Amino acid sequence: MAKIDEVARAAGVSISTVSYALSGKRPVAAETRRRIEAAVSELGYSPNAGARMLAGSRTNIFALSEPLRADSHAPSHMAFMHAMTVAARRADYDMLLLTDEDASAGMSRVAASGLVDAILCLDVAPDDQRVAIARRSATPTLFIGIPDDHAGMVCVDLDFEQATRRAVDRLIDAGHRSLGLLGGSRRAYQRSNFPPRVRRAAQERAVERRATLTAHATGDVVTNRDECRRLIRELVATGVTGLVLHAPEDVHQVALAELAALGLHVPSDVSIVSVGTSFDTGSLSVPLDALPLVPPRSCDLAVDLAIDLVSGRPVAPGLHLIAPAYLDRGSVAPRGALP
Amino acid sequence: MAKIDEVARAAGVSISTVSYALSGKRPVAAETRRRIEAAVSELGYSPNAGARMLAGSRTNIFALSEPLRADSHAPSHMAFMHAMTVAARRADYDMLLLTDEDASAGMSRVAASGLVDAILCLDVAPDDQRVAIARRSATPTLFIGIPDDHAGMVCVDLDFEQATRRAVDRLIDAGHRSLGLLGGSRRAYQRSNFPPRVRRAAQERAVERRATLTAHATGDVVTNRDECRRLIRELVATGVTGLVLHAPEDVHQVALAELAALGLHVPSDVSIVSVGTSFDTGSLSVPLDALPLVPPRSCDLAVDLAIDLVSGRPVAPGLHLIAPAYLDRGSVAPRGALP
DNA sequence: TTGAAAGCGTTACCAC
DNA sequence: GTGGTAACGCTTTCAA
Repeated sequence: MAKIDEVARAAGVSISTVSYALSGKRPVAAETRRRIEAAVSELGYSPNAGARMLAGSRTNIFALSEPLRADSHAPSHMAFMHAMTVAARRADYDMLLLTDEDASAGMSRVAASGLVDAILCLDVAPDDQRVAIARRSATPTLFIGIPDDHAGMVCVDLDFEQATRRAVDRLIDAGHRSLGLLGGSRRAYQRSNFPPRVRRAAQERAVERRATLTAHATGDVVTNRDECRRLIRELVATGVTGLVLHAPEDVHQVALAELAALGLHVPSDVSIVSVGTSFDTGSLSVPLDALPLVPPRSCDLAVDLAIDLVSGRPVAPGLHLIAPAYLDRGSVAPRGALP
Repeated sequence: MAKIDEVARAAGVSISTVSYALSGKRPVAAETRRRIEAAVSELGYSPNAGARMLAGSRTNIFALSEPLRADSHAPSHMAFMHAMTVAARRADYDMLLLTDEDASAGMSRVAASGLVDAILCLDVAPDDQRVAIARRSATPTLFIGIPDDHAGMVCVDLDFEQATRRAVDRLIDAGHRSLGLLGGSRRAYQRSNFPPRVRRAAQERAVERRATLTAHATGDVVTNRDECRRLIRELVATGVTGLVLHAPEDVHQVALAELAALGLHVPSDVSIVSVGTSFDTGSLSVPLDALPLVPPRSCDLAVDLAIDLVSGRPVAPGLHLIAPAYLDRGSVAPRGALP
């Protein structure tokens, strides 16, 4: 509740010196700074946020646009919201949450009122309506994910295509010629931007390398484990020995359980690579190789870019893709290897 | 980007009249108001948030403190964050997200800088350190959940005790004398405030009504389905015919699957009531009676109370409990009923 | 029913 | 290296 003039008086300096001492935007004598810092902690001074926003050029607040549809995969979305909030705090930014219809409408609102310095969009859909809003807005807006129409937009994402190609290559290099891809729910394919990217990349790479690849979406495993089991049996029956998984944790669990039930061993009977997953594939019943989607990596980059934009530094519009790391956990073996 | 004086000029009035027309804090002639509204939408005027915060007495921002521990149950937490954000928007409030260490430390920060009008605490632990912070802070703070030491604090929650008693009563009234309680993971019992409340209430009620009740925590079902299955078999083997569930969705699924595997029919062999769950127990393989935890109900109440506090209206410190509704889905039958 | 003007608490420019 | 002070854009009191 103490104000800057009280601090100034206590330290025996002017308010502008207090301001500069705290912002570091102007050199202040060591001794002066010491007295000011003493006064600050003595009085428990904390600059008023409203006054700062009004006088300064920044609010130090980002908006996080997260549609949070009722049926979206909570754990991954949570991981991203969390990572983004932590990344923002590291840069001394607070995070304002926009959900629901407000994830779109709220963008214009908080931008127009100057409440936030930039907007970060999660859960990006192929036909995301937020692109249109971002184009109209003067507030820097970043997408974590890639909308179909992203011309002129700044987008941050894992390089899913590269991750997928590396997964396919890894299996083919191990001698597997008949591959299967098990993706997430059908809804995810319509609503998220990356499942189709993974499928397309896998199919193209398989063609390039003259292997065969069968792609399947699973149902929602929560409500239908059997569908997932059936798909596994079907893939195995057609001779698939290399499996690419791009799906939530429960799909991985069911797939591994079904393979075990069929008496098939990983990796000697079936080799598996998990692509773009954001949970720990090392703690599954069989640890799986993975090219993971690591939320903090995307979020740190997004925050860095947002701050560049806010600071007026040039940022290339277009895709800012993160190179995937390959985590080897021994779930790929040469075709026909012994257990 | 238009400012209030431009609106005033365009409408041919003073800036104070524009302010009053928009806030409604003073009557404005219908015709004057019309011209102002026209100018507002013409110019796309939106009041500057910083200026408002500085000049006015409110920021129209709440903080949402959500520790978001890595292993917390994402879907429920998501549901609460979502419901709270929606409730706040209905009252024209934005939500600032505090997670991680910042869920505690950030409270003092945003309070001291006057960034928020009130703080709403989710994911409340029995020994929640945020209570101490709230006591020191002048910013109104509400808890959604009940810390052990909540003297002087405003807490909103489902009346878990009443819900549990009603569940136990329902089973006993149907003739079941040997009851089982299946709770969530052991970690939940240490970290959340309500699992112990449910267990205690169930045990006390069973004693009062001279029935027997065996309580079990399940392991984390994600990593250990078998433990959950074993508990069900154990309960059934000891003659339990009435089951109270207070656990995440996956525990419900595994429990129902195991009962089916044992050839037991719900409700004729085993009757079940689910307590304090926030997913739809009606869409399980067997629809279950429930006394649900409905996030929007808690959140709407919390926001209402927060606004009362911000407005200086008196709010009784202590527990603000929400009476549970009983959803009858036919999962309780008289003991010994035919299928 | 409306207007003028005094704050609100910083930041940052201009002097010294 | 430091101080004075004019913005920043709104809310609200006081006057008319």
